Amino acid sequence: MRWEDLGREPCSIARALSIVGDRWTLLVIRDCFSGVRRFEEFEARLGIARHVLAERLKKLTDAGVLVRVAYQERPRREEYCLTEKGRDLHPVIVMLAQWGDRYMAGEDGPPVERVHELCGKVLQMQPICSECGEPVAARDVTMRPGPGAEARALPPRNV
Amino acid sequence: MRWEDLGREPCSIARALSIVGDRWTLLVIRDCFSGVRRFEEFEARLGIARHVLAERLKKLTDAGVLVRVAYQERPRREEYCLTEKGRDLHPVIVMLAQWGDRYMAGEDGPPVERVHELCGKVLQMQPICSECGEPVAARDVTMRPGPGAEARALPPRNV
DNA sequence: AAGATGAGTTCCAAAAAAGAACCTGCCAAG
DNA sequence: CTTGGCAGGTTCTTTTTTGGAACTCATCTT
Repeated sequence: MRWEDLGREPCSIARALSIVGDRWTLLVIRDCFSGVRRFEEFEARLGIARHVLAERLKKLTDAGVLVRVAYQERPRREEYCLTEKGRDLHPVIVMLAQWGDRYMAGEDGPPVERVHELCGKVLQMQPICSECGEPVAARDVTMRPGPGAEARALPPRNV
Repeated sequence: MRWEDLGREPCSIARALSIVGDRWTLLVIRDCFSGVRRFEEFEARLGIARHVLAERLKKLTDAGVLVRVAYQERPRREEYCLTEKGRDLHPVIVMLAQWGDRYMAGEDGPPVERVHELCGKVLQMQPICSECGEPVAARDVTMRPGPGAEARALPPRNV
């Protein structure tokens, strides 16, 4: 399969990854959540080749994850800000960070702590079911065709 | 920066992405959560080139995300199963799926529904703070150097 | 007039992916 | 004892994508 076809798969994960699933995009979004907005700063923090960065920012802007906002005229300069669609990736980023904290940190612990300002504690984000309020374990989740399932889509199998 | 250097960055997100952050890996893991275990079935469901699949399965096995488990001797055949480390990626996958459900589904709705068997309802996974029990919004999360921060690491900035 | 700045483009070499063909160890049928 | 099949790879060639560096362009600053 070609990468471009991924967005047409009958799977929300594949469709999501068709936007954020390549080598650099989630790192760009991570930096957005850290307040990075400008081309040069993305470049400096990521160490990414400039034309790859330009292409990723364009793709994210076209996808509605980022918007370009002018911060000066003459010469016109624009910065890249997360939209609501982009901010909704926050749980994905934090879950990934927590996985990295658990499995990829050195002996001293994770290099960065996230603080939940509402309670002032170090954040441990927990996935709970909004219906029953219980923590969600992988073995309790099964899948079935949803309303947008096409006839040609194979029924997904469970774990 | 080279991709291989990513795992040494002082950032859990970068380190996590050094394992799962390329074009195919999260799709392989998605299929693991759907019960796929064998080379040929990954190939059939993903439409991935065989040598790319072989390389990804090896990388995930080396990283401890998958284990090879023999299911027959003579000829020896092995299948790939998620370890605990791999199963702990479940929240990442589901959060990504929900984002895709919200933003990438067609008019009819998402192609797949996940059901929480504990309560029998369609799963809406919600990220809550395990300290205070409140839903976590991006704007309430700030960052600061953690115990494993190295001197050379720049202090991360907040949103 | 001579830099400096921010945000890109362009060019080339090197690395990674797509697609197809080939290999291996074993079993089963003719 | 040869033929075919199967699971699970590996090899080969062509196309895409990166990495890295240099160049452009419109505007400030000195």
